[in-house]
Amino acid sequence: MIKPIVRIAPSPTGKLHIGTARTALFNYLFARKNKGKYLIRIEDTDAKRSTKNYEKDILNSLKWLGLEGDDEPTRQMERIEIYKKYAENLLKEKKAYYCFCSIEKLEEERRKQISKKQPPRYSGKCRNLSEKEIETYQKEDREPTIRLKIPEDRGTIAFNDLIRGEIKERASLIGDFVIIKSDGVPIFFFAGVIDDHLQKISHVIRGEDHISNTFSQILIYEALKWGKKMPEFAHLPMILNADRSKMSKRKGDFVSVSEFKKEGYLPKALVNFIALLGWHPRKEGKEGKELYRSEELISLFDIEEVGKSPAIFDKQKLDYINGYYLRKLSDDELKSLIYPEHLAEGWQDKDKIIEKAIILVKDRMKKLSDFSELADYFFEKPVYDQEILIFKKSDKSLSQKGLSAAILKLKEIDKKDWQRHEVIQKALEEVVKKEKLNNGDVFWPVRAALSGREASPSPVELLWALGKNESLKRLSGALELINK
RNA sequence: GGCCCUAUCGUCUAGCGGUCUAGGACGUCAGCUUCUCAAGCUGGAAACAGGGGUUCGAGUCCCCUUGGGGCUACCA
Repeated sequence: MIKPIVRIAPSPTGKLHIGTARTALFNYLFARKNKGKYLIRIEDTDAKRSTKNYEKDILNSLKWLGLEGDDEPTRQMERIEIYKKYAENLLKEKKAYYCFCSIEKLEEERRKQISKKQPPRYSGKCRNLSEKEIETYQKEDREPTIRLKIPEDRGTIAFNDLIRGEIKERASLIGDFVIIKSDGVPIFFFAGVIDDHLQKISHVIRGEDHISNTFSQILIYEALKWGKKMPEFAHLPMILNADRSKMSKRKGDFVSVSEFKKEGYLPKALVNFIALLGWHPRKEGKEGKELYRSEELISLFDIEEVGKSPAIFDKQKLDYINGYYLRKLSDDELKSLIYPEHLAEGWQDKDKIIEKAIILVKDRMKKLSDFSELADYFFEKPVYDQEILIFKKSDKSLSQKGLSAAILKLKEIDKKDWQRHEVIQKALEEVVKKEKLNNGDVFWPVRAALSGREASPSPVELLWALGKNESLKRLSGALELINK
């Protein structure tokens, strides 16, 4: 394959959507795999909804995911004159025409067609306006749109989709469509054709929602006499919500990359996960976890292996992958990601408590934001009921006995030895033996006293993390509570 | 409604006519470990939407039905 040039063309009318991120990733993977080029183009021709903030979010998010473009991003609004020039040429060649129909009129026309069960399509009313009519309309200050004239004898439009094979549609189903809006701004797929051609884009890899636009775009290529030099097309399956609807923000689900970032997902986890939505490496062995780093993704990727049917976004699998990469992080790396964004207000990193907390909580985290919930008792004294101190498989008196004996024993341990797990472990074991108790009668109440929870790391680990003073303070508090 | 795309476990998918008593991953269940939870390890349950063809032979090819998705704007 000659070196391909691909592009991701987000429109800044919202934050970077996870679906757009996936399209970007596939473009990126395709370019890297084939030693080609990957570009970013901001399609900001929707003047009403586009904002600079969204553009910033999109660019930052792409960067965060490691999907920066090989050149500086281009913006369509900065290239308006170029598109206009091409539209004017089309006008001159009578392949396009001014349309003075008002939005209201068009709306009415459409309603009528629908009520008659006809496909809504532009009637072609302004198709054969005389010079004179055009002049009078212009004098009335009516701003026209420019529409492309669909050749009547075009027959069936077909193209070969890299993922789906041949796709076709009858040209007669398409009405003369607007290429330049009345404010002089091109419609995105007109600008897109020109940009793709000028940037020598070789492969257009985009979402399935653009399949029907492709037919219109082919008509534009042909009108511009670029019909022989069209790029290859590949349409990716959609990403769906759990209820099979198009993935969008609702029910508190988040869909933008920056929200996933905020929630504490790692870029490599997100990339790993979205790569597997609609694609799976064929060559990879039958066994093994589906954990791929970016480099593996590049070497494995093949556009023809992309699936055709929509994929549901399964957050549980994302959580699994994220947890895996979180565990692979070094303690220092994890700390720099958690501190200070994911600490609750007022929490301080005193006595290196956060470092110890991280070590103990690491295996239990799915995402960075889990930390505050999992580790709160390291930073503040837990509040709990007496009940929690009693070992379920035993009773209150034995738990009391175990707890008080443990306190006495632990007091004897030297502060220096407190850092050694095996010393603390042995001490607790000795208590069990000496008092003729079960492990649970000692370990459970000590652990519960320190964490205030039914589920937590082991008592030995908690003792170590909290230190002698704080541990003993919590333990004697617990003893008071259980003696009540 | 019209047009286009699509259909294997709950989910993501492997399968590109015989090797499929359908494989993997997440989830789920059970067990191991164990004071609890998590992690880890071991094992189990779980799917070819339905109906017609083609063929010696169909999850794999064709058609229909049904389901799902997309598009149907002076949004992208």
